[in-house]
Amino acid sequence: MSESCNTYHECCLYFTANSLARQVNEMAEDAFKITGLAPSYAHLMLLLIEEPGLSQNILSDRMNLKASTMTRFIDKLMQKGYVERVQEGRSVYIYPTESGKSLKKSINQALSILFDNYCEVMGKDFAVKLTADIHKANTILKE
Amino acid sequence: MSESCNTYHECCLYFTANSLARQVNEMAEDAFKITGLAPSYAHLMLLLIEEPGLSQNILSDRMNLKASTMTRFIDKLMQKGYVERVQEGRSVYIYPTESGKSLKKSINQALSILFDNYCEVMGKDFAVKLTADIHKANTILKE
DNA sequence: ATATTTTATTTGTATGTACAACTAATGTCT
DNA sequence: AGACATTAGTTGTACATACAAATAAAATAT
Repeated sequence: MSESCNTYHECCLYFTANSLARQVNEMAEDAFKITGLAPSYAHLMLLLIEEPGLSQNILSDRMNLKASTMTRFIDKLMQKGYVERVQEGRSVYIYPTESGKSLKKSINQALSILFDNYCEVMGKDFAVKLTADIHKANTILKE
Repeated sequence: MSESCNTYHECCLYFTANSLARQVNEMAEDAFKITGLAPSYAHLMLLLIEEPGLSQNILSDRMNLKASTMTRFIDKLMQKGYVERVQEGRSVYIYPTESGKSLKKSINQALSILFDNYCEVMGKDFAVKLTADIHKANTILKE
């Protein structure tokens, strides 16, 4: 443990990362209201619009979610008519529908709003650097 | 959005922070097995051992959890006999029991193991710096 | 070609967490 | 003091996510 911390709560990556996720979730839920989707579903849609035909397996890997969670996410996006499943052998490939693709604009807009919001509070430089570092950590942890 | 990102997925704080939280959760769940508690409960116990008698309200604020979530956390810790509630007026103050206090050692051990684990993968300097930055972001976002 | 193992997905179930509505206590204004 | 507003906590409900077991297809070994 780092010697420069008063309490474990500020120097444990588990505690701090979860806290941050919860706080940013709150902002994100707000910003993504205009899309009609929860932020994680919007994230998934964006992946699919960029690369149609990814398998569920790959999708869960990209988002660091378990396969079972991905099944449920896709179920819900199908219900809303935003994606379709194409089964080939044991794999299932996911494609956005036209109506799914049409979400792109509002999702990007929501991302922009969210970005502006947290930059306003934390300062842009710090926010961008922090995000890049967290991304780096994610990459490393994925082995 | 930062100009240096290929995709939104790596430059959106929401996406990256959630991903990180999920990955670190996995490591934490592992490390905290020796305590018999899920990491978030251990976190709470640690807060209570350090400062017995915090109100539920303050506890949820410290952990960035909603009051209703805190009610449920405390319910569970009471069932296990690790804390007790002392109601005074409309506030409820929480105290660790003897058996609760005795968890301190194994929780600290788990924290140590977890810290070593992620430092080994990410490098200690980077890990410590990242945690400090995330803590800073948390503080700022809490206004 | 059959048996075995591995891989992708699904389903049942459990837990973490939040929101909204509710209760009860306290504080404020007149 | 009585009416209204605020605050702390609880409860019902919903959703995100995970784990474990089940299914089914593909790959491998014999």
